[in-house]
Amino acid sequence: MPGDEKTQEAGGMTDNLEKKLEELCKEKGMRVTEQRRIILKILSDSPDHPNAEELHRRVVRLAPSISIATVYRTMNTLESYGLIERHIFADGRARYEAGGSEHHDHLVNVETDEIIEFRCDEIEELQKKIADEHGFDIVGHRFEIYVRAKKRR
Amino acid sequence: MPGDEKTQEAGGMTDNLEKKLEELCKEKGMRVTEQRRIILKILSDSPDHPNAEELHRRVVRLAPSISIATVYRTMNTLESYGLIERHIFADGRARYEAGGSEHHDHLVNVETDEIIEFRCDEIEELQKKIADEHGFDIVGHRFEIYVRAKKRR
DNA sequence: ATCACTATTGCGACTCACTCTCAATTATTG
DNA sequence: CAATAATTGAGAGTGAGTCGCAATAGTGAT
Repeated sequence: MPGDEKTQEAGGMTDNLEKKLEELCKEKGMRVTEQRRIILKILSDSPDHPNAEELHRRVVRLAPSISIATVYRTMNTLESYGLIERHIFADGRARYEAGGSEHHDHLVNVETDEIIEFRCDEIEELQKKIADEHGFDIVGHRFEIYVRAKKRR
Repeated sequence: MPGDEKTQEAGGMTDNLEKKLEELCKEKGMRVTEQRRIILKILSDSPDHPNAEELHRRVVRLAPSISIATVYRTMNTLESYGLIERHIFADGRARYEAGGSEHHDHLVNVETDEIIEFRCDEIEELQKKIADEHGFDIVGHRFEIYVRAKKRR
């Protein structure tokens, strides 16, 4: 089905990110290793926000010799160049998300551990206002709402 | 200066919290130990949000034999009964705050590590709305804005 | 294709914040 | 004051993540 640009299925974002990885590496004199390519691909195919262990579990299915240390290292370098995002929710462990999507915050379902992304421009605005009123510039923020399914009645 | 109820200086909240500690202990069959009293007093006299190590440092000045394990344990039990609050900001370590003050979120000055509390009812409302729209009840939230002093120009 | 160069990897040792175990201590109740 | 059991201090243990190092493998030049 050539020319069918609308498909967003498996591997959707991947090519895009793989290209970015290559650019980044060239630019920074880093190497495009199998490990980096695979780890980034698997992360970008993950619709959830896996932690290092879970990500490693998925990576190993495809390339058994990749160590978890490499997963950690890859997340660190790629995060520092903005290719992926790291979040730390209430359980204290880092979870990762392929970059590229527009900014959003998270609902965390405490019963299922599921993460739901949301975006609220009013809140973004209010933040800016608050920081501004206190004489600050914003360098970042963290916003999570911990929730559970509404009790029907 | 008897009758001068306005003074909010050293020990302001303390008597209040010490009473709560005693009530809590009686109610739960826990003991009102020197350690608990001192740790809670020192925390409630701390205008900042010390982590366990810093809190322990302050505690030890008054009672050198109190161990850091006891600080951790005390924070855990008191938090579980709502007498204090635990926050984990970007550095990943727990920081503590004596309870009793009304709900607020935090600005974190990334340059000085200073914590500034703020409260924004609009944001609280928006949160509820967001959770509601997704079919959830809120069980908690975390909201921090990381900032730095505005660059004057 | 081969080489030289050096970034990256896998491994296991290590760190750091925090928790647990356990014998000794001490608050509480009678 | 004695009996009871919660609490403590000390140090060992835990778990996520980092680090040092020898072996491996991208990369650009030949």
